[in-house]
Amino acid sequence: MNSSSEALEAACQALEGVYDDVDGAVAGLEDRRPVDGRTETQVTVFGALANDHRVRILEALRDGELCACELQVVLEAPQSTVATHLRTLRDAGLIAGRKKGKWTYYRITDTAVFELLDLGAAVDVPADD
Amino acid sequence: MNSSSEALEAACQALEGVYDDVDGAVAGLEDRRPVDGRTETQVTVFGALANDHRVRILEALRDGELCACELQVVLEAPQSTVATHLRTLRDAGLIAGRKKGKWTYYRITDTAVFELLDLGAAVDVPADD
DNA sequence: ACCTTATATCGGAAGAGCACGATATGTTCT
DNA sequence: AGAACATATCGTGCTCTTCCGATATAAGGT
Repeated sequence: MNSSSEALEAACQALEGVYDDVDGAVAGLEDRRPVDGRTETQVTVFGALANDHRVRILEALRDGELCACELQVVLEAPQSTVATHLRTLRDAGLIAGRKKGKWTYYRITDTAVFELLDLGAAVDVPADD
Repeated sequence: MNSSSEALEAACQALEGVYDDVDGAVAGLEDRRPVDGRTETQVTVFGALANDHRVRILEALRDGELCACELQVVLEAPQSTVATHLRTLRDAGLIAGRKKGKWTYYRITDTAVFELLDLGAAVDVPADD
């Protein structure tokens, strides 16, 4: 954000047509900004969820843990691809790995993940036309 | 997915160490694949949520509708940038626009959006170390 | 110790997403 | 009609993501 003050200037000017008290209005709008850290967490989590392969991994883990090679079968994707996605999901805190011999079993860390998946699936996305 | 059959082959081979009945196991794993369309919706929705500016727009709209120029003030971003993000959110079905004179007022379409934001913020993202 | 197997990381090419100035569209006021 | 203004779209440069073969790491079996 390099030209922020410039952009803010222009936007504040636009507000004159909407409000009587521009200064007070800007203060009110500033209160709509989220507390620091919250947005970063949200972007990390939603970013981890914003991929075909990764959503399918999570959906597959709904019914219980699976090892990486089983997820390979579910996704029909190369081993390195699956491993990379598992890393992304783990970094976001959505799954955890349990090492058992040669195999690593992955599981969902929190039931909130199921809720996220269901809410995301329930949104009515308009057809593009 | 061009090398899917090849990748599947390799993965199935790996399953021999995990299961007695590999064929049956593969069938069970295939049942873990989501119904068609569901994943696409989820990726669209989570993709729309996976951006700093867009999350902040949604958080700002929590307390009621705002017009584009007000969101410019909240984000401290140029007009074209804000407009582009509003388009993305609208295409994902997360917000709707109401035109009133020169201004377009945006609002959250569904309370599910609040739940998504809250769940996403509540995830415990591990520190990278 | 060596080989096999499961998983993780690396590297680089292709693609997707983003920022934002410039421009277009649509609305109101005179 | 024309000026002023809010918003939308276009075009371009840049960054981030994704894919996946190659390679590294780690565990077991022989």
